[in-house]
Amino acid sequence: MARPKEFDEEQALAAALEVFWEKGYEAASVQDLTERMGIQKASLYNTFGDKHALFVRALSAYSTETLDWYREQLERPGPLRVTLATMFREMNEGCEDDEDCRGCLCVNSAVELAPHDPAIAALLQRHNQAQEDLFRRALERAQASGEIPAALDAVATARYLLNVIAGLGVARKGGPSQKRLDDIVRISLSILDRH
Amino acid sequence: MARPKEFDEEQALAAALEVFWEKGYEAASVQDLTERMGIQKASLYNTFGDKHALFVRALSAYSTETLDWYREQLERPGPLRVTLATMFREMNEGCEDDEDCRGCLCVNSAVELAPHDPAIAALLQRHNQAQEDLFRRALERAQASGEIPAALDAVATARYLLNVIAGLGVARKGGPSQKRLDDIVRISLSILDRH
DNA sequence: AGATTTCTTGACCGCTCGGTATAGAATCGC
DNA sequence: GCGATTCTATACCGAGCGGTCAAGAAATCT
Repeated sequence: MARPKEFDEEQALAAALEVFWEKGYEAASVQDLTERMGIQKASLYNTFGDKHALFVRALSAYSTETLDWYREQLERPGPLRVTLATMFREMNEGCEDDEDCRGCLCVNSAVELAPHDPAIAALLQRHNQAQEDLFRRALERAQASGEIPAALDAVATARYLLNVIAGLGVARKGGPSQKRLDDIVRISLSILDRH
Repeated sequence: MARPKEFDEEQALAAALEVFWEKGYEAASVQDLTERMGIQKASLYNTFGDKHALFVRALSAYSTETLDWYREQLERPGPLRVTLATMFREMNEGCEDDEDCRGCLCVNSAVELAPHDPAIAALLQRHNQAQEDLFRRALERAQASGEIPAALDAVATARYLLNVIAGLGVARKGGPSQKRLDDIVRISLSILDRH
């Protein structure tokens, strides 16, 4: 044992996540990162390896957090349609006046990095599969309870919902009107309504 | 008059578009661009101004081309549902084996640049409005012909369809299975089916 | 206390970035 | 042919990039 770190690794990672989320991977310079993390360059490299490794850790943390959030929401009792409407409303909240328009880090990373970065592509694929499973299971529960038609293809519908979310992630980057987002959510969820 | 250019400006612009489409704005270096455009650095700066101006021209050209394509497709006679299914299939074609996974340049640019680049954000907003209008008018025609319920909100549904397309643009970046894309399209279009 | 180990600090590295200046070649009007 | 003009080619620029290194400071161990 010797001299301990003067900074909280988790806290520094969270700060790095913020920077990557706001700027993207390429546009986030090591200087941007160290400033927001409150540490020196050498500490970053000693602790996290390099910029890419830091990004992988940040994206992994983001993936875990958001999956936890989705799980918590989707396993909440009550009609799935209400749950989904609430989730979507919460996701789109405060993005009109917000200056940053960060969107969803997974969407951002898929667009910026997935085609040329196998490690990121694999991470995102695992994330998508996990998210799809969460939605599929929620749909199957809603089918079992009779809320939603049993004829509906749960896997395909889960993928559909993920696609809606990805689209919203893009829409949020452009500072859209709240009405536009509400339109999208209303129509997207109407698929679960009657039949 | 004096010495004429040795290269075709439109052709060079098309080559630049390819590079931006594959790599994104930041990751496309001026060297990448000049190599693919087949011109020298000074020619690029003399002809197009700077990298950003070149990108604006490339993105504008892309916007025009794709809007023309959407218009051509949507004004084709026949049931709108068939037209949309054909469009979506064509969009997703050959993206599984393709190595590049370029997705949609508008989506890519919205994610990478819109929050921090007002010029690009404005350009994309105009593009989105134009695209929304095309879809809305097609929906209204389909409503007039009785193919689609008149009760349906044409504006909201147009926005919904644009959102589906944006989602697919993200999905295509990750080299998804064809089945996943087909699932998304099938469920997304089912909104126009019965009622 | 002293030796050891790890962290912090800040200077430093080579490289590539977007962008420019200069010189020479080519084409025009006359 | 000749001058004017505008192209191409290449060397070059300062700045910022990601990443490293050496030295000093601080904490733990015996």
